[in-house]
Amino acid sequence: MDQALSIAEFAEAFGVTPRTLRFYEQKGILKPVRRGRTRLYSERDKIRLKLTLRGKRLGFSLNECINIINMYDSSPAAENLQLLHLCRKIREHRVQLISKMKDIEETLSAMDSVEEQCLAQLLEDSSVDKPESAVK
Amino acid sequence: MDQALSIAEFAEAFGVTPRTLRFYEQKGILKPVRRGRTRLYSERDKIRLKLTLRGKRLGFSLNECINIINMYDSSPAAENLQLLHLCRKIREHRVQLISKMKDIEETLSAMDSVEEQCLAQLLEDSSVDKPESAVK
DNA sequence: GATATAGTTGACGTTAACGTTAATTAAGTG
DNA sequence: CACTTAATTAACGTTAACGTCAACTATATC
Repeated sequence: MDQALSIAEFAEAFGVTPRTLRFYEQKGILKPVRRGRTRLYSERDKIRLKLTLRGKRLGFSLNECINIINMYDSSPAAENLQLLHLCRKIREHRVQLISKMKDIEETLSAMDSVEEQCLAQLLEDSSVDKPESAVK
Repeated sequence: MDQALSIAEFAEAFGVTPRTLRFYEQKGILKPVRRGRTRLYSERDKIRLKLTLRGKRLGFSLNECINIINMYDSSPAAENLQLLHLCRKIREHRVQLISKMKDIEETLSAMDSVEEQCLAQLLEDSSVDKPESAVK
C-alpha cells in the first residue's frame, strides 16, 4: 500500500510536477530516499506534501508551510520548554485560521445576498417578458 | 464620514503602501477621482480594496480577486443572460470557498489533537519531575 | 550493443506583486 | 518668494515559486 513511489508517480498522485517535488526537497519539505540517484517517496513525504499543499490553498507561503509542518513534526518527545513553545505556536496558528474562516463566512453570506438579488431580478424579468402570465 | 481620502491616508487605513494602491489602480481594481493629478479615494474604492485584501488573505491571486469583485459589481440591472452567468460564477466560487473551509476545519482538528498530546506530555513530565506530588 | 525510457543535475527564464529610487510638480507656510 | 511637504510618473529591482531546457546517466528491451 505505502510502497515508495517514483517522482513521476508521486507527482501525478498529487497533481504537481516533478520539478515542484525537487524544489520542495531543496526547501527541506521532502526528503525522499535514494535508490542510486533516483528518488523514492515514502509515506512521510506524502503527509508532508499534503500539509504543504493544504497550506498553499489557504494562502500560506511555502516558508509558512514549512513552519506549520515542523510544528506537527516536533511533537513526539520534545523538551518541556519546546512543548510550551509548540503550544503557543499552535494557539497563534489557530487564531490565523479562525480569522480566515471569518473571511470565508463573510464572503459566503455576501454571495448569498447577491445571488438572492440576482434570482429576484430574473423572476421580475421573466414576468415582464411574458406579460400573458402576469395578466391572466 | 465618507469623505475622499488622500493616498497616504487611504493606504494607512488599510495597512498597505501607496505603491500598492497605484498598482491596484493600474490593474483596474481602484479608480480614485483626481483633484489635479492627486488621487482621492471614495467609498467605492474602499469597498473594492476591502474585497481585494480579503481575497488575498484567502489565497486568491489579484486576477482572481478582480473576477470576484466584478462579480459583485455587475449585479444591478444586468441582462438576463448575464444574470444567469453570474449565478453560475457564484455557485463555482461558493464551491471553492467551502472547500477552503474544509481545509481549515481539518487543520484545526489536527491541531487540536497535537495540542492535546502536547498537554498530556507536559502533564506527564511534571508528575515525573516532581515525584512527591505523585507519591503523596 | 543500439536505442528508447525515466530520472538526475545544473542553470537560466518567467510571472506576480509589489519595493525602491529618481526626477518632477503642486500646495501650503513663514 | 524661498522652502518644506506630499504627491506624481517612470523605470528598474526584487522575491517567491516554480517552468524550461540542455547535457548526462542508468536501466531495460529488442
